[in-house]
Amino acid sequence: MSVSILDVALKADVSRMTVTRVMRQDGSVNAQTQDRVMRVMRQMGYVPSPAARAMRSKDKLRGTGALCFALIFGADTQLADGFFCDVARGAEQAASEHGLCPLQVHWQNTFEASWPRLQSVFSISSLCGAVLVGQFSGREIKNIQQHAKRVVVVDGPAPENLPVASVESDNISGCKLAIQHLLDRGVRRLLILTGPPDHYFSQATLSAVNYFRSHFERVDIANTDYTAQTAEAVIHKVWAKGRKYDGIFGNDELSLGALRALADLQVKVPQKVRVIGFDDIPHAAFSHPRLTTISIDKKQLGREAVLGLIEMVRGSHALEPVKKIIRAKLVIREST
Amino acid sequence: MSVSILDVALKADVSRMTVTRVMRQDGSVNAQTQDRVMRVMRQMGYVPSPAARAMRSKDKLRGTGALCFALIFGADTQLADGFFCDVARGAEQAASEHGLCPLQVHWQNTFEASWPRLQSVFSISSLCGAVLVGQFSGREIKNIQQHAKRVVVVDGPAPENLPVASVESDNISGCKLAIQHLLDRGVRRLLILTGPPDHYFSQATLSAVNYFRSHFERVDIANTDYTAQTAEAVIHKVWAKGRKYDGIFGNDELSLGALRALADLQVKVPQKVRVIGFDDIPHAAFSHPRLTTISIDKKQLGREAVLGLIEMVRGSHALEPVKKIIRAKLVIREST
DNA sequence: TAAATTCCCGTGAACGTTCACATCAGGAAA
DNA sequence: TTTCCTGATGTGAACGTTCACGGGAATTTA
Repeated sequence: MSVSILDVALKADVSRMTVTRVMRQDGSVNAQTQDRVMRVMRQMGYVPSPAARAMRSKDKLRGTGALCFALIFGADTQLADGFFCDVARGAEQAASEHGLCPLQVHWQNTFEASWPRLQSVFSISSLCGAVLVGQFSGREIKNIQQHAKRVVVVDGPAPENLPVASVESDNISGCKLAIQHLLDRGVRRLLILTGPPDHYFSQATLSAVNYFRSHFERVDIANTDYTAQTAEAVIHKVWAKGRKYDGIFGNDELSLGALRALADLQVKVPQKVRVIGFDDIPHAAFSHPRLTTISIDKKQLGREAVLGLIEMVRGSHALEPVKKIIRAKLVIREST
Repeated sequence: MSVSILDVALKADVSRMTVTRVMRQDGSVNAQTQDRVMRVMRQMGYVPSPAARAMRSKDKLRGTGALCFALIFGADTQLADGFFCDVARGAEQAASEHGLCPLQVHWQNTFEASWPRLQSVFSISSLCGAVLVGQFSGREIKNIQQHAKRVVVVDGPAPENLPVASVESDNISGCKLAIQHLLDRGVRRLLILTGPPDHYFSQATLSAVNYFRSHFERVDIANTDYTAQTAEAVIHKVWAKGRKYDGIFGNDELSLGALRALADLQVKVPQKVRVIGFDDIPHAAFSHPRLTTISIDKKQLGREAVLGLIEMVRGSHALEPVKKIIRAKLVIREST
């Protein structure tokens, strides 16, 4: 059926090992032989069997460079909102520059629902590692780690007792930046739009808020499911109640929903209410008014994660989990 | 190091084959033995080696039920714009309902740049098929088909001489719907925002336009790279030239950019210019004004593709390429 | 009671590689 | 000449499975 290394060897009148060495390109083969073998390989359409290769060479991971890792998205990642798309893009780009190949897998709602699918991916081949995007529990990470030895967490909390590397955006500083900016603009009655209470970004937001709490007349928190729709509804409800705020802070998706609601309510932004987002997703630049926001280099986030993974593969320092921080910066547009 | 099937067999006092059979769950093993082996497997933390498995069992693709296929995104897919995210979601959902597992791979700019990465994925295991999202050339499809026997094309042109199934949105009808709607609203000077000239959606747009051309005073076409940014620039440029239109049609991403530019130019939408999009991406509902658009059920697109693939796997009718069409419908909001 | 059937289970071989080691020619150093 | 090295290639074994058999005990059928 398919042509094996032995077929090539026979036809090229050398041993299997020589063919292997030719593929390895380490210059230990006579140039003339090299050429001949190469020609035969091409002519016969030889394709190395990754399975056999994986089995024998275990962790050496050179060979074809067919080095795959899983890019696993957490249940909290609303891929459609643009943030995680960019993270994925960054990761893919970095991976492809280094000859790695990412396999994307998306978490379903629960661990139980997702695990079988992950198992499938794991069972397909021994991956060289996994990049976890978003929030995962210690248990989840531990389970994943059993199959993909090397694990990097991006944009989510990395349990301290586990040997995982992590890349985080500097959420707390970023939130502080946002709130400070609102403060500078004279905001005193602040509405915070946040995600579910147990979400790590919600918590980052809260701790930033607490830092400034005393400067505000009032600060209210509204939990959402991170959709623009919910944010829109929240604003309508809150305004109907007669609560008036002069500043709103939430991630871009939520802020965009808020902006839309405020337009319906004929509330002038930024004159009456100032709105600031977080993430700097692509659409934030095209809203009306354009959204002031905290910009995170999402591609960098993905890129650094993959780079971290590669480091772990290259060197064998599995014991020294690195933590990288991506800085956040303020982008002033029209909504403040 | 790692525990093999033999270790389990020894400890459970059975043969390797029995362990294999236990994993296969085909009821050919005595219940008592089954339990014992299971217990030992768990206790020893046995994980089957996918490599060895892949090598030996080649194409039988039962075993764990780890049935994977590749979800390949074309170079034309701006994942970040929300359209293809939803397609992916739909595909994933359908896949997971049927015990399949999608591996996402994203095309780089060129075939040459992407091929090695695809090779990696293919080489990792024999996939049961591939879903191609977006526009691929015949050559590309043919190459892919060599590795993933079953191929379904979604939202892109399916070469007629190739045995591929396809799922398309009804682009031409959809575009006609949009243009008819503009016509109904009294538009007579139309600006079309479209993608690259050789893109299949651009072409669908054009053929719809031609159908109605005689009804308009003027119709101009502007090619873009499908980014809101470019659309924004185009509008500014066109308006600066003094060309005035009373209707604009392009996909949502482009329309959103146009909307933003018109706001800058203080052109009232829909009073002065009516804007209609295509796709109904999530953000289209939150723009100001909210974007009237042609809605495509993107999840359905992905779902049908996977369903088609499953059909091809179940039945063996590789010779009867099915073509499904997803209907488009008009969603009237505020921009017209 | 013999023969046939059914239910379980085991054995050896093979899959396509790579690893560790062996071989072997030819030239340099002693 | 002998010894030692170096560069180029070959050999047998092993990796962890699964497949195609084969076989024995228990049960049914003739």
